[in-house]
Amino acid sequence: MESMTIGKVARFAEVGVETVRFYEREGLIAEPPRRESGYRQYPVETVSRIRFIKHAKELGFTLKEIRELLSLQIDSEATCDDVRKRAEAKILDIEEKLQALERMKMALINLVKSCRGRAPVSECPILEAMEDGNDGIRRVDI
Amino acid sequence: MESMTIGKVARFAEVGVETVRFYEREGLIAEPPRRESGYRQYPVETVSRIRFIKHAKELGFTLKEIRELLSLQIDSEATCDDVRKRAEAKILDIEEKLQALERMKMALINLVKSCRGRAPVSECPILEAMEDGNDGIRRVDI
DNA sequence: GTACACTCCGTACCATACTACAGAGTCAAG
DNA sequence: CTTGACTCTGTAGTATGGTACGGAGTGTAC
Repeated sequence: MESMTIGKVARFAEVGVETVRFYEREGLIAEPPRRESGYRQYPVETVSRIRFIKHAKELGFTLKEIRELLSLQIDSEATCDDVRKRAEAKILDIEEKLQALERMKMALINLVKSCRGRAPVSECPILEAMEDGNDGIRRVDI
Repeated sequence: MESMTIGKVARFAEVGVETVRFYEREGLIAEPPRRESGYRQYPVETVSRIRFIKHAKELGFTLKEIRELLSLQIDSEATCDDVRKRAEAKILDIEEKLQALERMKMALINLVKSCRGRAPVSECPILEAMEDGNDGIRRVDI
């Protein structure tokens, strides 16, 4: 068995059947071959593709961005150079996200620490911790 | 000058005026004091609060989750212990996101590398790289 | 050979997170 | 003391990313 029905793909990828069709319409997964009856026949790889989409969404990527990520491959339409450039741009995006997440994590760790020490905690500690190095702007003049 | 109009807050936080009001309605920022005219008077901290909301959204947090993050503070309603527990849970969420992002970054770095070496590149390299350790499920049986 | 779960397509509906008015009042620079 | 930018409330509309039918055909296990 090399192929799966839409229902199986959906169950394994932990999404609804409608979502699979939706992703097809949106160009996130390829239109699969069909049986004579019209039933879609998916290759097993579709499951990991949909899982990837799910994860990327949880990381704040839009479907448009995910489409771009998934299209980072060399084919008749894209040269090596082109793909490399696009991949490098995505790496920068990801590094920004990583840094913001790290800051958020540190803020929470500090919060937990000060909570354990029963030290007085400021009004909104997570916010204050995030402020150091938020986006290079330190001060706001009215 | 310790306070700002809604327009200034919006400009500094790089969102629309309507968005500031929307966040107020949604309980993400406090209802500010008003002038006699009814004009809102925001403390400067509101700007970083809104910036935080923006960043957290870009990291895939929903407004509901962001509300929870911002409420991680000790006050009359929340004990130290309670806050610590919630913060620890959020740290785990964040670590999952960090790991997924790291995997995605590595996949892209490998893609760039293989592109530079002019080596043959697989159909969808980012996907393949992400598959090692996606969510503990390695194999799909049909 | 018939239940019953599954699939098809199309359309409509939903939640989230804004965004854009309308109509009226306010502020401040010249 | 006016003019133009700003603010107010309320309501309506939009984009994204699904989710849920309805009505009809298909697959398969007993």
